[in-house]
Amino acid sequence: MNVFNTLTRKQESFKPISDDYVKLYTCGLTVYNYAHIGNLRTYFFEDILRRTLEYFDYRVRHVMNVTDVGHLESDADTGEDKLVLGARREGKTPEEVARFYEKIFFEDLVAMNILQPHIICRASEYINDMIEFIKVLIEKKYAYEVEGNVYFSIERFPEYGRLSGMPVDKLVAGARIEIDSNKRYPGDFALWLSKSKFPNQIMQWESPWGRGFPGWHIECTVMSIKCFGEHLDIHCGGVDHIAVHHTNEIAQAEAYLGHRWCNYWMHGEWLVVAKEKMSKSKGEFLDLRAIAKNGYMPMHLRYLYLTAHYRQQLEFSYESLTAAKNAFENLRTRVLELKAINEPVDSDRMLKENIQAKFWDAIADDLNMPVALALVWQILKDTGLSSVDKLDLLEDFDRVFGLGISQFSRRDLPDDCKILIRERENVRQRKNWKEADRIRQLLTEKGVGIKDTAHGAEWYWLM
RNA sequence: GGCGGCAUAGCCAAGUAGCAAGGCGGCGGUCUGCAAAAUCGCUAUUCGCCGGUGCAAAUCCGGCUGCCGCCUCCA
Repeated sequence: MNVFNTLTRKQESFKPISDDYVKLYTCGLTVYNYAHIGNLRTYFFEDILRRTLEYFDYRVRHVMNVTDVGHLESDADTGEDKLVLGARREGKTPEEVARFYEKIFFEDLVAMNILQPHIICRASEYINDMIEFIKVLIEKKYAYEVEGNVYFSIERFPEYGRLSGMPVDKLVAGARIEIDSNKRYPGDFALWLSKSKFPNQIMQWESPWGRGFPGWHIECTVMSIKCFGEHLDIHCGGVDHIAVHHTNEIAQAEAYLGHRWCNYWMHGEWLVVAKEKMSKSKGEFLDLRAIAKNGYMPMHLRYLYLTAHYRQQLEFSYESLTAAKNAFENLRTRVLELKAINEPVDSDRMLKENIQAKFWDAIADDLNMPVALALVWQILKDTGLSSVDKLDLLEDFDRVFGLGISQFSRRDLPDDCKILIRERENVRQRKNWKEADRIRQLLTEKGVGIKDTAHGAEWYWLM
């Protein structure tokens, strides 16, 4: 399979380091609030990646971090700690806040049918490893201490900026952030902070440089190396991580290890609302609870995400979500029909293999889900395939889509509805249309739709 | 200032050199007591604009316009 590697800006054939399993590390959430649907799009992309790898018989070990130590609002030691902010807002300790949102986060992933990582690393549980890591960087002269703060020296790492493609000397120092006078070079970034401008920081740990807290890029690097060793196959995150977070991670890790670290870097594009990236601070806070209130299921969102390529911005609106919802519900209906048929009809063997091959090509082409999804509708429309073969293909594809096609099932009709339908049949026989319409209305209110056919009334769930 | 992305029908969105996928919506037919559902058909002679290179361009090159992102925390 081919994947687009941010490092080379090209599609490359994927080759894992080891035959045993693929080492996949994905950046998780900072658990100070609910995950919004933009966050979820990235986790969806990583899920599609993992499912595709597994579909092609790779064994995958998936590690995700949870950031539960305070990230300040900026890398310049300005702004307030998000977790502390959340805690104050809710009258809880930072730890309570972190645990609460972490729990909801993983519940949201389940609702979206996103596979759980095999290993979940909490940053707060790796503080000692981070300290040891920083010590090595200081020994190797890649880092220096000033007044209790430790910084990484990007001048010592000539390849700095390889991922982002941004020339170091062209970065506008202090363009948007205040210059930290402790830094030798404005582009240096913090590994450990003891002398923060926020002395009341609640979450603090002892370190050789003073009581404080780790910098903002060290956690993923340390936990990844801790979990996977000196090499990593794939590291994922949102596009926002390219320029700073992942760039800094590469610098730290390769300085520490003394060699290349991760082979493939993959990044998911934004979900945009009204031509703007999703943000936790602007407009309506769109998360799973908000869309549920408006009548949409997590699977409707998953379907929407499937309709666009992961490296393309996706335009979110309730109009586009409604389109996805309708398409998903139509798909469910069609699959239910297929499941009900079960007639042995001749099937076009070649046709089936042909469609199967197209699916392989699509997902192997840098996870082209829109093309793969179009095949679903082609299958449903096709007249040369038996229902058995159609279901067979759809369920096979769903190992990657994760729409739950094999679980689609028809809920039974409650007895009172059965009686109503029988009654309606009776009054219809007598052409009492008024009464028949009244009963149909009753059934509608119970969520049951009716279609009158030549061989009697059929019912279906209205949703 | 530096780096990068995007512009395809009413909406979402594939395609990146050889007659413009798919979904949603809309319109029309069939069916129906009426409906609904289902089903069939239709729904971009054209891909922001202007040039260029090709037998051939939405796809490559140049220019222009518009929108967006990153260089602070962020998926």
